[in-house]
This record gives sequence, C-alpha cells and structure tokens, in this order.
Amino acid sequence: MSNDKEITIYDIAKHLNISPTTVSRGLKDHPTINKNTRKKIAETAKELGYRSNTFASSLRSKRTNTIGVIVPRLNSYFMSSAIAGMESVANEEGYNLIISQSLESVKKEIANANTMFNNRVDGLLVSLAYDTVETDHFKTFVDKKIPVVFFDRANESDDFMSILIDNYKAGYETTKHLLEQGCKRIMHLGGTRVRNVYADRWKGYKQALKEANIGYEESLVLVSSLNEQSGKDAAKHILKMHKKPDGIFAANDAAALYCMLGLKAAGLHIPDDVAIAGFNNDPFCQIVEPNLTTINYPGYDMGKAAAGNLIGHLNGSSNLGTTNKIVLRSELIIRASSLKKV
Amino acid sequence: MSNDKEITIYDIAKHLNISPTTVSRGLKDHPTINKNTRKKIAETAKELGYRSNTFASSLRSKRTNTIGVIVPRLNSYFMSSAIAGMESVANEEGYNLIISQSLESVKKEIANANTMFNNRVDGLLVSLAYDTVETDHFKTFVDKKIPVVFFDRANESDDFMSILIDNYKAGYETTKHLLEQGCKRIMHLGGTRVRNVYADRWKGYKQALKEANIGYEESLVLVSSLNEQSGKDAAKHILKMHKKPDGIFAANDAAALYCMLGLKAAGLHIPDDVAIAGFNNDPFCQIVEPNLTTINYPGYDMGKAAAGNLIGHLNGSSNLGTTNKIVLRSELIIRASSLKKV
DNA sequence: TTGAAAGCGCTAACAC
DNA sequence: GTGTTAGCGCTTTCAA
Repeated sequence: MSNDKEITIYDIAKHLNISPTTVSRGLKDHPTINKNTRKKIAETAKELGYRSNTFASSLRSKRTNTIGVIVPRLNSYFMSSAIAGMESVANEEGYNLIISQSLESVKKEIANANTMFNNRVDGLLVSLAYDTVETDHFKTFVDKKIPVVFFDRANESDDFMSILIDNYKAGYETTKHLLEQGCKRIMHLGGTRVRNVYADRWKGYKQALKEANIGYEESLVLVSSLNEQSGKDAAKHILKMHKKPDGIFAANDAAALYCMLGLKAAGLHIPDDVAIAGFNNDPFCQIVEPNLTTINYPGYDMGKAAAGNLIGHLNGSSNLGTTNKIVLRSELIIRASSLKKV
Repeated sequence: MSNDKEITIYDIAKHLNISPTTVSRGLKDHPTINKNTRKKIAETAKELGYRSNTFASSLRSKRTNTIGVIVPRLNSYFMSSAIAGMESVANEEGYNLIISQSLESVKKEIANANTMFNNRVDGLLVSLAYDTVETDHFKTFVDKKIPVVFFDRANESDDFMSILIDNYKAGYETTKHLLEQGCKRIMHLGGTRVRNVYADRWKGYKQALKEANIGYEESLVLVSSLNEQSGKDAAKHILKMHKKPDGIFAANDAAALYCMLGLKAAGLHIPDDVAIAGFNNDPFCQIVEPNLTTINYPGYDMGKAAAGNLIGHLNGSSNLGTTNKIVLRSELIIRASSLKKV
C-alpha cells in the first residue's frame, strides 16, 4: 500500500476475474450491478488500496466535480463566512472548491475567470469586483452551458442567477430608522453605483428621505471604496462642514466604524450629535462603543444558498433557468449608535 | 468559438501541418521549439479558441498543479488572511487552491485529507484541528512523496515542514510585560496543550513567572476552546474568585476580548484592576476600549511563506527535506488594556 | 447483469 | 528541431 504503484480498476478486475467495466460501475453504485459483486468490488478496492483517478474520470466524463469561486477579497468577515457556507455544502455533496480573489480589480477577475474556465469547473460562484461593469468574461461560461451564480455583488443580466438581500429595502429601513430618531440631515457614505448593492442601498436612502419630505442633497452623499481610510476621510470631511449632519448611514460597517471613531475622537457625541448606522453586522459592531446599528447580513447562509443552488442545478434537481433571483432575509439591528435618548 | 466542439492540439496541428507533439511543446514554451513555430502555434491556438485540457495533461504527467489546504475554520481574521496570502502566491505560480475546513474535528480532518489525496493534490498545506493528536492521516502523503507543510498549528514530527512563530517567546514576553506592569497574580486563559501553539504559549508564561520568582498556580490557568463563550465563562469564573487576578494573559484575542468585556460590565477597571493581554492582533483589538495588548501575528505572510515554500519545493528550487521549520517574526504590541498608570 | 472495444486529450520516450 | 507511437485510467457505447 505504501508502494509507488497505483492501483487501478484493472487490478481490481483482474483480482476478481471480472471486467473493468463492472468494477467501474460497481464503484459508483450503478443500479444494474449485483449487490454481491458490488460488495466484493468495494472490499477488494479497500484491500488493494485503490483510489479513483479523478483525471481519467474527468477526461472521459467531462465532469470535474469542482466549483470555481471568485471573490473580491477573502479576508473580510462577510466573505469568509460566505465561503465557509459554500464549503460546507460543497463538501457534503462531493464537490471541491477552487477559490481565487480578484482583489477588486476587473482585470484580475477576468484572468481568474479564464483560469477557472480552463480548469473546466462545473460551475462558478462569483461576487463581482468593485469596478466590474461588463460581464462579458462570463459569457464563455454561458456559451458552454456552465452555470454561473452571482452572490451579493451581482449584475442585472438575465443570463446569471443571483443570490442577494434586498439592499433597497435595507437602505430604506435604515434611513427611516434614523429619521424616526429625529435626524434631519442624514449623510450617506456610499460605494460605487456600478455595484448593485451600493446603488440599491443609496436608492433606499433617497426613497426614505423623499417620503419624509426631506430634499436629497448631493453634498450629503460621499462615494468611496468604504474601507478604513474612507471612514477616516469621511470623519475629517464632516468635521470641516459648516452644517454638520445629525445622522450617518454608511453602506458598510468599516466605513461607519472608522468614521464614528474619527468623530468621537474630535469630541462629537454619538448618537446625540450624530446618529450612525452601518451595514453588514461585522462582529466589531458589538464591540465598539457605542455598539453600532447595522443591517444583519447572512454571509454563511448566502454561501450555502449559492453553492446549494448551483449544485442542485448541476445534479439536475433544481433549474437555474427558472429561478433567477433568490433574496435572503436581512434585518435592521438597532443598537446604541443610533438610539437618541428620548 | 461559441460552439460545442472543443479544440484540441490535434486541431491546431492539422491546421499548421505539424505534429501534435510539436504543438504540445510549443504551447508550454519548450526550449527546443523554433521561435517561429511557437509563435504560429500560439496564434492558431488563439484563433481557434483552444483551451488546454488539464485532465488529459494531469492524467499523463501525473501533476495536477493543485494544492490542498485544510484549516480548522475559514472565517477567522487570521485564517482568511493566511489563505489570502496563499492564494496570492499560488495564483502567481499557476497553482490552484482546493480548500476545506475541519471545523476543529479530527474526524473531518481525516476525511478532508483523504479527499485531497484522492484528488491527487501536488502538495498540502495544513493547520491542525483543535484536538488532532495523531497525524497518521498525512502519512499516506509522505509515502507518496507528496509534500505536506504545517502552518501555525503544527505537530512535532520530522516528516513535515512547519511554518510558525515563536509561541514560547511570545508567551514569555507577554507575561513578562504584565509582570513589569506590576501584576503579581497573572491568570492564563489557554488552549489544549495538545496543540503546539497553546502548549508553547503556556510554557512561555510559566517561564516568565519562574524568572520573577512567582509560583505557578494551577488554579490560575484555565484551558478552553478560546472562543467567545470561553471568554465570557472566564470572566464569570474570575468574578467569583476570592483572590482575583491582577493580570490576564489569554492565548487568543477572542478569549481576551470577551473576558475583558465581562469584567468591565461587572464594574472592574481595565487595566488598573486587571491588566489584560491577548494573542493574534485581530482588528478589533484597536476598536475595543481599552485597546487590547496583543501579539501581532502575520497571517498573510504565514500563508505566503507556507505556499511559497511548498511550491518552491514542487518546482525543485527549494528543498523541504533540509528546511524543516521556518519561524516568522511576531511582536508584542502594547496597548491600553495592559498599561497601568504610573 | 455483465463484458469488449474504443477513445477522451495529452505527453514521455524514442527516433530521425 | 520535429515526428511517431503508445498509453495514462477511466467511462461509454453497443452487444450479449
């Protein structure tokens, strides 16, 4: 068993005096094989230390049991949760995950998509890079009938299925909550409107203002990449404003957090001077003081849903053609950062 | 190009009236191929929409260009950083990453290792599960000369290379720092001593006490799985103690954090009543109040080092046989949680 | 319920 | 510098 020689189905066949075909079938529980034969095959396989050769199998069957995953960045709480969710489903269903990150660059996203394509993945799970507009680099998959599922950061095309939360509603509810707390000048820290998630959150924000008869002010909306630096910059910007906002809705938690820390450091009181809400429910929301109001965003479930649907489709049980969009629940979690004293 | 028919090297060969072998060689820049021929091959490949078939190639060459990764959990800051580091190196070198998580269970770790083995990974990167003692499930890899590299959570065997930080030194220095702050009764929140990382941190702690002529008290050492709950439990435990500790060295940040929050909530003052230090430098260390003293632990670099060394070995440039252990720099970062007022 | 034969697309070995 | 030949290990007809 610890030798160099690899055991093949031929060895098993010879051992049992049956044909390789039967062995092949027996190994994958083909229904037409006699129970007894099947058992013998399994035993001999174990005894001889057989392991199946996935390449030979893939070469012949044109299936790889591999799913490609392309994400902007691996090391965020949301993304690692999503991937953990995918892994749990994939592992259970006998699929492998090949993972790569675009580092928020379309160029790298395209390169990664090509690698995945060349690696003949059975399907693809994608969360788009910050600045991806065209999704032609996934057309090759569509042409070859390789299913592509977008999660979180999707685009509007009908060619691809997507797993999302209702970002519009979440943006709307967060803004409405701030209004209910008495905010009159609500600032929005948003991301690029090229990305559905940020565009929708912004639209929800606008709608809530409109319903409250508050005019939309372009100067109260900052678009950035929503990272630590963006949050700090936003704080600096606010501190210089003549008419400061009394509420902030940030499109992610990192921006909300670092903006809040910047404002606090300058002596502003949260939430009395400025109420703040973020988006994602990163763990640090419950650590920072005051705790950060945010939208709870089910990363793990989203990963599970994305992988589950893709695999379901690959196994023929579900059909991506009919289901085009799955919207997961999200919820506003109100914490001290936005709760003005009564 | 959008047809079903896959282009093979035979199609290219026919197109150019040369042999498939030449095409194969030309495609991978084999030195003995004429520059002109090579160029023509590349052009035709592009024109015809050729994509290499990795299975056929792997089947023949017995190389997969795939690296397996087994980690306890994907969704921690340290681990996602490490994986991001691996991905960056692997991608650059033309390797794919297959990733799976053991969820801290040996049983699942064994299953994952077998899957990796069956998938014929060229090499394996592993961080062991919480309770893994025996590493026989990696012996199969050794037997087949498939290199295995442990990172962070390693074991002592000489069969495997490992990438680590000096946990003993880090534990020693952290404890020493607490002693220098005037702590006399330092509690240690540790993990299982089966795991090198926790055992070494604990040994460092003991050594520092010894040098300060402070007796080691078993009752001041709590062993747990070091998660959020463990931290909370530790806080409860401490609050019930008659002689409370005046310093805490936790073997990870999560335990330190939630213990600190628990103590704070009960009215204890950090660091004056109890000084606290964690381990890992998770981002929240700089968010919580007071900021948490900790050991900075280079996840991304560790991932890069692990993947880099493995790939270097696979490409024949480095030799895992000679290098057996790589120790990366780590450093104590002193923050407010342990800095008693002078 | 089982088997024989062919071939998936590539590359290693050996020739020229 | 290029070509011929053979075969990696499996699955898929088709036949029995």
